Amino acid sequence: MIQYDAPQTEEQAIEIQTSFADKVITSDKLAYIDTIAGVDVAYDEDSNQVVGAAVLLDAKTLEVIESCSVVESISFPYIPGLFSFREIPPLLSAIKKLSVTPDLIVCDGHGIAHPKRFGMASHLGVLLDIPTIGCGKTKLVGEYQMPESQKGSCTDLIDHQTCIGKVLRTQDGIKPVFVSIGHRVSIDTAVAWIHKLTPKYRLPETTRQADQLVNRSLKDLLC
DNA sequence: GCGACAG
DNA sequence: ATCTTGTCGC
Repeated sequence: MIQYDAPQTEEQAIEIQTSFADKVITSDKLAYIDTIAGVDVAYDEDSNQVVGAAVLLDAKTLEVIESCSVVESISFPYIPGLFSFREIPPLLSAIKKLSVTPDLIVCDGHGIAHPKRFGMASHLGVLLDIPTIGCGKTKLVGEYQMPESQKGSCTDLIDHQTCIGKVLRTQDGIKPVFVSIGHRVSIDTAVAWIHKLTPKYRLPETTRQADQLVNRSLKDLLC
């Protein structure tokens, strides 16, 4: 795994982004997918603590096989564009606690649909050298046309005349999600997996399970 | 100057 | 992210 000293300033974080952005692989470089991990973080600003969690799902049944969570101190402020530096420390800790290395990781945030083409999913993927997909709830950059209301409809997310992701309707008449390449996954494969992971709800099952876990853990932590 | 701005 | 109950609808 790639290591670096945690940035202490915005400038240092930007340097890391710039030097790592060209390591992102935007084509399929993945083996057979047996397990998919979902990750998320919850905050308690009062105690300056964060809960990071990783849930492992069976790729075929979407059942949860394993859950791990960690508690750490908040180490970086929230700055749009540098968001990954805030969440990556607890996410790495949680993923390392899993008994197996996931074949794919779905992130709650963007991959290359980012001003520097190095969002949270790409950052995590490059550090671990594991295939990742970014699936955000709102856009960070780019322009798009709203996709048709039927589930499965999608349009391009464009930035500087380049397609950086897809706006995908995961349920009929429900607000779409923003899918982008994280690392070692093509955009078509990314969209196909998000489609498989959303049989019933707007967000991928991975994200939903990870979200529930961090919120349960945070609640337990405060009691 | 003003609006936008992943979680 | 988080503050936050009930309520309308399938």
